[in-house]
Amino acid sequence: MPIEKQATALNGARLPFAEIWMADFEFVVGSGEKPRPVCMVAEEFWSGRQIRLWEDDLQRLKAAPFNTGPNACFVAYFASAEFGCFLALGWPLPTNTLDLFAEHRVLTNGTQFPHGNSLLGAARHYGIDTIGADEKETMRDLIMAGGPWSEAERVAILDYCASDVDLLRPLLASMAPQLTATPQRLGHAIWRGRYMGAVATMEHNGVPIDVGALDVINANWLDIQDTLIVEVDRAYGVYDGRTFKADRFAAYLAANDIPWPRLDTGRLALDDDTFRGMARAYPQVSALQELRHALGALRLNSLAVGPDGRNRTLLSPFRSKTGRNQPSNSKAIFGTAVWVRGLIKPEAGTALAYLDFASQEFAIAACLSRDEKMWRAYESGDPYLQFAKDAGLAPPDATKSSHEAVRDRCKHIVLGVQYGMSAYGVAQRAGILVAEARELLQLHREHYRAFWAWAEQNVDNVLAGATLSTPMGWQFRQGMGTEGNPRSILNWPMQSTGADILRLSCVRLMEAGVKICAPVHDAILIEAPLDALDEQVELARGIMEQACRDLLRGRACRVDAETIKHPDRYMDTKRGLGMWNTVMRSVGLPEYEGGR
DNA sequence: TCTATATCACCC
DNA sequence: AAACGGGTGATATAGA
Repeated sequence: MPIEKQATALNGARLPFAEIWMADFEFVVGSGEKPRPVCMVAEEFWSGRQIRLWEDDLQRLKAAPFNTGPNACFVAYFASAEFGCFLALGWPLPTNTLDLFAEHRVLTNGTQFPHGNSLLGAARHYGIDTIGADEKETMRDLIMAGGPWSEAERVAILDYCASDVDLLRPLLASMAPQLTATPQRLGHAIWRGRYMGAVATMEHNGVPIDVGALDVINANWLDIQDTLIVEVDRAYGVYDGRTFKADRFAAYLAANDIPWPRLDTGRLALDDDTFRGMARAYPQVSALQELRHALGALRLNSLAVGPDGRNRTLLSPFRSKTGRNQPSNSKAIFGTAVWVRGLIKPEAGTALAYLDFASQEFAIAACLSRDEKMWRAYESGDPYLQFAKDAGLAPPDATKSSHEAVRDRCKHIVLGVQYGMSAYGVAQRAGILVAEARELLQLHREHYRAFWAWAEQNVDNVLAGATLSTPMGWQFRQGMGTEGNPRSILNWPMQSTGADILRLSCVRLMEAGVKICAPVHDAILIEAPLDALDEQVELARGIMEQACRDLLRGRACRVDAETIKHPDRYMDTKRGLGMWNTVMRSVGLPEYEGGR
């Protein structure tokens, strides 16, 4: 197509692709399952050539029936859904992808607008005519019912599928000028598109689960709770079945002359911290505290596990304002309480590796702010202790064990700083006086001056209307008329750049053939045959460190690796072991021992 | 009795 | 005046 005609079709923009294929799938998906493609409509942007295929036609193809090579671009809205269908069909993923959902999120991140982030919402945002949401819902219901569909219904479903593709054309045209504003801008968009492929790959692979143990726990769930409650509540009488009653607890407190802290609303403060504190002064409530704590951690109702024993769930990429994934906490194994991860268990002949970036946000802060002293603290391997030394609170030869108390206070300061914590907040958290917290924060400011100058400049800039951007082009701008939270703004570059690093890592791991199972914000779970584990871990570690170097001016975060070999299970021995064993005891399964 | 809101717990 | 960033979700209580 001649350049001038192309420019007209794209509102003055140019896209450097010979073919642009816009596509949408309809599919059926059950909890924890891979999607089952029902139909696909694809249309080429320049020629208008359209392909409509039904389920059985799709199954017969070994690859997408259109150009997915380097001179073509695939366009979709929330492409991980389309790629989930590609993978279910065994099709290779396209080389280039523009995901208009991801781009819509970038372009509107931080600003409030009324239409939401759905395809229809984005279309309305650009003034494009759409079908009604009701009509869409009716069709979704018809599809999700799973068929069989009459001939007329098939036609209706294909028409509906085509109507979404029809929206992609004007949407692409509306967004194209911004997407192509600079070559770099388009490059970042294509990277986000590649990440949607990695997302689909992780959703496809899933996390292997010990289904036997899960079934036993689920079957005994209510019994476990009842047993725990009945035993303990005998002395209190504050439970009504499985429900803790605040008024009954108030009566108990009155009868026992215990003064209890209240919230501003006048209600009793019932959080775990308050309970712990009060249990120290009034030991008779400590059993109740332990019970409430245990019940709070007992949550694994709706883990999404497919018939093949893999935990699969929508990762919801680019959902948070820092660009992080935001999967459902109840469906995803990494969203549940830590002890539940004991259910993660590699299949026979395989192993898993949990690779995480050590103190990633601290490292990012040091690199982006060019604070050399802060970077040296990171490189020391123990930033908390090094801050103590830098600030003159510990001698140069201090160690983690020789100066545990001061290191612990400094840890709270260092972590709190990244969230914009006040002296009051740090004091609460670290259990020290506000005056001491204030002093420690001041020392942090004095010793990491470059970091503070950078961080405060960011906050000032955003409040003055500027846009923040990560190395890979994720953006944030404070919406007009909305009030910015300075702590949020302060933290944004660190968390968002962490999300960049994760995305870059996932894409390169996928493309290097590493089997990625799940992203966990600053960590990635991978799977490998037992005999290839060590090699795959080193390959992955190298890729993750390189992702840091590429985004952090040549500097790498350390990557810690923990491996789990069949028949062992995953276990967080620090945070999850106690509860895991409590549950195992109450359902009559063996407790955790040496990996099993 | 049903729904909305507040509170709390969990994750990184 | 509040006092920790980004989130999801369950549950108890208040309110219609």
